Order: sequence, then C-alpha cells, then structure tokens
Amino acid sequence: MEKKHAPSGLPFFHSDDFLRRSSDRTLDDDDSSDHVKPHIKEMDFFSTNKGASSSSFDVNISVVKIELERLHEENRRLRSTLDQITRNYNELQGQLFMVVQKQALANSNQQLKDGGVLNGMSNPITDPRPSAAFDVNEPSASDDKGQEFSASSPASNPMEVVSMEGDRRMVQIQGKHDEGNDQTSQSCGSPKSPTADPSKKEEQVSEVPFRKARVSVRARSEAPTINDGCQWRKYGQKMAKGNPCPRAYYRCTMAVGCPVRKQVQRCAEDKSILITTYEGSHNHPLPPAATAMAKTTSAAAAMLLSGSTTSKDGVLPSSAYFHSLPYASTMATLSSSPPFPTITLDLTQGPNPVPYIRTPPPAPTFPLPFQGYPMLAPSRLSALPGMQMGQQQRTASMMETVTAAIASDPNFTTALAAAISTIMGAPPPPPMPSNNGGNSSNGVPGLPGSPQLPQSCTTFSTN
DNA sequence: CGATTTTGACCGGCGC
DNA sequence: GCGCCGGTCAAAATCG
Repeated sequence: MEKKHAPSGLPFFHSDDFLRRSSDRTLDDDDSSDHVKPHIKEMDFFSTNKGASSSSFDVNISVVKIELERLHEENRRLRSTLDQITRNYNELQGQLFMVVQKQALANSNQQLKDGGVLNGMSNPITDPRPSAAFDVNEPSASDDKGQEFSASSPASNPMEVVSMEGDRRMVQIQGKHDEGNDQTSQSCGSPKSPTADPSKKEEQVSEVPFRKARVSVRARSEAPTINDGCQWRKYGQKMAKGNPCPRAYYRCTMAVGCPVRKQVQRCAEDKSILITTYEGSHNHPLPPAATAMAKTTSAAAAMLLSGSTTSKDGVLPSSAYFHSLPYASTMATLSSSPPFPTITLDLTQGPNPVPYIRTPPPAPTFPLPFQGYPMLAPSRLSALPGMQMGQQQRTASMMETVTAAIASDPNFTTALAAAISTIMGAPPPPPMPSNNGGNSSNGVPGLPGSPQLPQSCTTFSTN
C-alpha cells in the first residue's frame, strides 16, 4: 500500500529519482565537459587570465556569462521541478501515512476481535521489557488509539485521535482502565506504586510502556510553552543537568487518564528556543487545533518507528542516516537511542531568524504555527533513507510547514512566505554548527519558522 | 471552591 | 553498594 497512488497527471518523482536525475545531469555535464563545463571553464578562465592576453580574457568572459545565464535558466527550471516534486512527494507521503494508519487500525481491530490482545496486554506492563519500545513496529501501527477507540467507539475518526506508535499497547491498557475494568492488572503494572488511587495507577501503569517514541519540537518562542491546542497541566519542574533553565513536565488534561506528556525546556545556548518533547498518544478526540499537532507527532513517531522496522530489515535506518549528516537535516532528526527513540523537528532553522514567529509578549502562548508541521517529518524522513537530504528536504518540509502554518494561523503567512522564499531562493544554509548543542535540555516548542542552528536539535535526548 | 502551579521528596535506572 | 540524575508524586500555595 505504500505509495499507492501517485498523483495522476503529475509526474511523480521520488526524491531519490530527483537526486539521481540531478546527479545524472551533472554527470552528463561532466561527461560533456569538453563542450560545456561551467566550473571547469571558470577555472580555465582564471588560469588563462593569469598569463594571458586581453582578447582571450574577453572571450572567456562572454563565454562565462553565457554559461552563467544558461545555468541560471537551468537552475530556474530545476527549482520549479523541485517544487513540483516536493508537492507531489509530500502529498504522496501524506496519503501513505493515512493508509498505514488505516491498516494499523484494521490490524488492531482484528486483534481486539481475537480477544487475546487486551488480555495479553495487561501483562506487558508487568513485564516491562525494555525492548518493547521497538516492538511497536510490529503490527504496525500506530494505532493504539485506533484499537482502543475502535473497541469503545468505533470509528472515532482515526485522524483525530493521535497516536504514537510506541504507545499502542499502553493505550489499550489504559483504555481498559478507563472503562473501569481492571484494576487488578494494574496493580501488577506498577511495581512500585503503592498508591491506592486508581487513576494514579492508570497513569503509572501506562507510564512505562508509553515511553517509546518521542517527538521533540524545537522552536523559537518567548512564551513559556507553545499552544498546541491541548490542555496541559504542569506536574513537575526540575533542573536538568547541563542547562540553567528548568525543565517543566506537563500532562494532557483533556481527558482523564490521557497518557500524553510533554516536557518543555529552553535551550541553554539560546533561550529563545523552546524544546518541547511529546510522549504518548492521546486517548481522546482532539480539537482541530490540537489535531494538527497530534498528527504531526503521530506521523513523526510513525516515521520513527518505521525507521526501526526498516533497520530490522537491514535497510539503513533513517536515524543512522541523520547521524551521518549532523547538520544536513536541520528540520528533522532522529535518535534511536536506546531508551526511547526520538525524532526532533527543528522549527528554528532557517537562514534567518523569523521574528514574527516569536510570541507576542502579552500572550502567554502562541498559536502553533507548526501544527501539522510535523507531518512533514514522516515524509521527509522516510524519504531520506538512502538518499541525501538537503535542500530538498528542507524545501519539502518548509512547504508543508507553510501550508500548515497558514492553515492554523494566517498571521504566519507572511513570515512563512519569507522563510520559504529564503530557503527556496537560496541554497540551503550552510550547516552552522550550532552552539547549543541541543542538548535536549532545552525544550520549548516553538514556532516553526525561526531559523536557527540546525544541529542543535540533533540531539535528542533520547531519553 | 475547584483547577492549576510550585516545589521538595521520593523512586527507579544507570554508571562507577 | 553508592551516588547521580531524570521523572513523578503530592502537599501547599496560588489563581480565577
């Protein structure tokens, strides 16, 4: 089902294809270097220039100019092609994601029907296998929610219930608890919590398992946290080692027992950057505003997970790829570190900082421009494995970001347009080694858009 | 008065 | 076994 349909009418190119084409073209040029080889000529020009006559110099100049024009023209064409490809690709990725989710949902439902799943699930908790985090991949799916919901409410729009694959199981368990069924199993779930409060138990139980995939969002924001459409309650704050800024812990309060949590921390090196790390999947329907974010994180998580799966198959995991290109992937990075694989979406990158993205002083939180942004991640990441990611990815993600941002907040249109034009119109910003190492310690979700040092985000705290 | 935040204590995992 | 550290709990304080 993957890539089931390419947009008809529009030629669909896989990123790889595109790159290949580009490289092919380059090769061709090289091959035909005898005739036209811009770069070489330029070199010739200089060498010639050094010891030579003015006439040859003029000739070279005109030749170079022509070449330059030709290259510009070609560049324009390539850009438009890239643009088209990007759109097609993203569209396809989105479709793929939807299909995968549906499939997962179907699998989940099947399991539920079989009946053994839930029962078996109650125990997994008891036996918190570390490796479980990666099991997620198996049935595929991202649907904890799907399962859970399908059981109680058939159909709740899958899309509104976001789930991160890793949680699948836990969510189900939780669902049971919510229904009030089994507290017994719960007790076993939490080895240590003497707590008598059932609700607490639920949380505890779900806790461990839930932490599987994490989605971290880096964005510039002056607000204490980003407004992602959900309601959160702060349940703790701690000073994290290596970062003067405290890390805040929030839990979703839109539904009783919702396992979703997030950590927010400012970047030690750049306090204007907020790093928000989401964990778990919502066990309830989400409002439109929150849906975007949820989808994003869900998609990112799915991507992450699929990456793990892929690795199993022997394919180079995207995460590995990312690691190999520390600065190349400014928009999204993966970390499959042991405890919890984490994917980081860096919305701070860009050639230039995008001021408007910053939260207005008065407002404690700001609209999430990046809602839906994350959706990109999956597509981008999945596309990456095996190919170079660079401008294309950035471009793709940018495009999506823009779309999402516009949809969620018109005010960002301008800013996003600027950011896009910057990216599209200019070569990818040189990977600036950023300072902040991104230790995951900073966390603040921010607005997407602001440019920043790429790599910093690369760090995922994987745990 | 209920909801949320603050903040110190507690717990478990991990490295030495 | 011990200490460090991240994460969570829960009582008290604060807010609306």
